[in-house]
Amino acid sequence: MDKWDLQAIVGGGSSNVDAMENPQLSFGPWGFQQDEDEDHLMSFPDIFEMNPKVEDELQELYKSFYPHFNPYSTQTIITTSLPVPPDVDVSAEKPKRQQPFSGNKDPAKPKRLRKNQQNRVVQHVTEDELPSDVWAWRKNGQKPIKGSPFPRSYYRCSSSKGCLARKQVERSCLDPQVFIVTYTSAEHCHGHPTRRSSLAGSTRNKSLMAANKNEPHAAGTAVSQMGIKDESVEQGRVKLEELGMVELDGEEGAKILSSDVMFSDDELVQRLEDFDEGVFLEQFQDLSHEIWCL
DNA sequence: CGACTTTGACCGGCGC
DNA sequence: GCGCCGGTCAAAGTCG
Repeated sequence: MDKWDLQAIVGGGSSNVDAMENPQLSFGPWGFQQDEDEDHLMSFPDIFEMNPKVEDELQELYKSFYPHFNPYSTQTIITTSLPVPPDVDVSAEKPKRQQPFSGNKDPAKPKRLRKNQQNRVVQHVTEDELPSDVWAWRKNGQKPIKGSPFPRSYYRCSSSKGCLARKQVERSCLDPQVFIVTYTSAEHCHGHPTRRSSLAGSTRNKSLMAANKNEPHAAGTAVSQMGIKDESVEQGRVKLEELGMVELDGEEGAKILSSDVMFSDDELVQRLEDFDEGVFLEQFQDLSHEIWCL
């Protein structure tokens, strides 16, 4: 089994061949985004929800292929919206707030910052990148901001009850296409959300959820659409059974033990036969190199 | 029914 | 001290 097979097993997928002809696809350990209008994402969190007990084994498998793989890393394939991105402006403060407050007569003394302003990370993202934040956020407020035609939204992390991580999102008044995302207060005290329900909310991608609903076989069919060889599929089937993710049914059949991913092995074989592996590799060679090297 | 968004009230920092 | 402003809270409504 190689990394492609592993990706086919744990990764999500598109549900139609058209997606394979779209070089704008992105996919990898964290998921697979089909396209703008009908994106479908399968990720480690999704897999974990299907069958939590495979989490450790799958992580180990991934680590064997990708030494730098970290399932709880803020880096994802899909998103460029990172809680703590490397090129952040950590000194972002409004000029007004940077002035020493009136009570402080000694300029040598550092200004006392507002609550939760000691640790701020500011990031500018586009609208497309906005919903791809890997953390689960719950909106808990919105306020009109003086001087800006756009309100500021306040979110808190909903992945864990005790997590104090917060973020603010506001549209840039200079460029309405750009959103200013400010992460404040605290680091997340947990890994990435592992329940799909907790991925809902402020970052809920309704089209994604709709896609899941409309394409319950998407993840399964991905196995056949990602260009893996028959023997690799068989190895993957065996591995999936070992991990408790599928139930092999006789010599030919297999079903994924998941509430929303069910497909027959016959379908898998048929799709494998229909799939032109050469086209896939030709189209995604460069992209896949970039992804796998993350 | 649980998890989410909305929205107005409340609180505290800051400028005048 | 007062009022403005930004940030947070929580009740009510919405959604799946």
